[in-house]
Amino acid sequence: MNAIARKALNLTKGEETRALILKAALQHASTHGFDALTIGSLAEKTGMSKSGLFAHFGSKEELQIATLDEGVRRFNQVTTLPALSFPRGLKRLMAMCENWVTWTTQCDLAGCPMMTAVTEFDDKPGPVRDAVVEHMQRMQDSLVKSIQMTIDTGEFAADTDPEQMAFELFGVLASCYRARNLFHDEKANTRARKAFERLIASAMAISEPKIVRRSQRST
Amino acid sequence: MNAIARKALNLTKGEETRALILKAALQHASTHGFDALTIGSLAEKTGMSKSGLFAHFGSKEELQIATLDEGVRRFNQVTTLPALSFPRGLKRLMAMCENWVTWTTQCDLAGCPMMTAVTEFDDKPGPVRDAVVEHMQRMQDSLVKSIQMTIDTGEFAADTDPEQMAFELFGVLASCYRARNLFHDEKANTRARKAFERLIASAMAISEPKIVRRSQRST
DNA sequence: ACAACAATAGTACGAACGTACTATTATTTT
DNA sequence: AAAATAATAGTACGTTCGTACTATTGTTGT
Repeated sequence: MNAIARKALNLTKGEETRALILKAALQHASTHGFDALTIGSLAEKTGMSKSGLFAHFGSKEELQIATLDEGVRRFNQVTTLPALSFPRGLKRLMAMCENWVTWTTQCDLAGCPMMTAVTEFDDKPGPVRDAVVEHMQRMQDSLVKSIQMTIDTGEFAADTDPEQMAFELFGVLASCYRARNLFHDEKANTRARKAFERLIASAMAISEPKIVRRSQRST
Repeated sequence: MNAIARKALNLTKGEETRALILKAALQHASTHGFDALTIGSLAEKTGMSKSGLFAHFGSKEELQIATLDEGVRRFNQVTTLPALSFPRGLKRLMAMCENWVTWTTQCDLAGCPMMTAVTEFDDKPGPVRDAVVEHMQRMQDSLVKSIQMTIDTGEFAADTDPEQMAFELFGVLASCYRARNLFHDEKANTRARKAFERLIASAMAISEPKIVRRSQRST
């Protein structure tokens, strides 16, 4: 990118390079994990020198946190943001679920970087773990809020437990990623969608109730 | 352990040490991951020399695989095996679900080593990944079989999709572990149990159907 | 008890790691 | 255009890594 184009985006040279590094870093972390995010491998991947790259972050931990932040930014960009164009309530919630399933593919990532970070840092105290917890907490809160909205619109039954539902929705996603990445299961996305639907349907208020006819009831 | 006691267990000195190493290794891997399973840290933890410990495995990969195997062995010992004492069908399936929730605590592990291994190796080709895939496939097959049995006994509806259900059960477990390890959420186990129950209830045949009375139906 | 062998320790090696510190280019401002 | 500053490269250091290779100690079968 030349200086003119950069100026048009209000970017200094440093900021531009940083963005390029983080793009490579996110891709690397999403496949090999945040621990494998070494200065050396990343320098080679970006064609920079170790020290030149290092200067942008000052420490490996800062690099990891910056990469995580970038992952969250991208995630919100392709999942949360587009979902906001749907009316609050069921429609929006369903849009979010669908976006979750496809987001890594959209961003050309091998796995979900946040999910990786969670298992990698859940027992490793320090600033990176703190960042992971904060991000995940925020995401969960936003999800709980979306569910609460769906209760408020009357689409979900009033006695729906938003946190319990968030818990289960997250589980579906985790299972989806595992099936995709470990087993290369092509049905993973379909399975996830079906699970989301079932979960949502079971929380729906009154409409479309599960009725069992007498004829089916006795053996 | 003295030589006499060892003989009673049909163990050579080497086998005994190996078992002790693997116990420490499993604990270490369950907290810090399989990549952090370094020869040096493990030697220090067991009070052995690096080379003395190394000789038992011949390579780091072999150590990782052996540790994974040990994890699976322990897992089966405290989840699958006890569940077999229940009659095949719903009772046994429910016992397995319950054992999943508590097994890491029972074995004094911080996290689930297999779950860790899955995210750590899902994009890292090699013998360790192969071992992970094989183990997880076997576990899933056994779970699918348990669900199929519950269909065969007539406790689950005939149109239940065993693989879909296994997919969703696994998700619940993943969510449980995350809530526990990342958020230290005390309600994690309760949430998991509730999710299991809901999942199982929704697959149940005829008995305990969800009936919606007319009086509730109209607003 | 002693030979044969298994188990553990000692030492050494090249590679890669994170991160100082300094030097050299680009870029921006004056 | 020159001066000032930002960005990148170069070099070096102490650690830790996995893994050879050899030496020593402990265990076991005869």
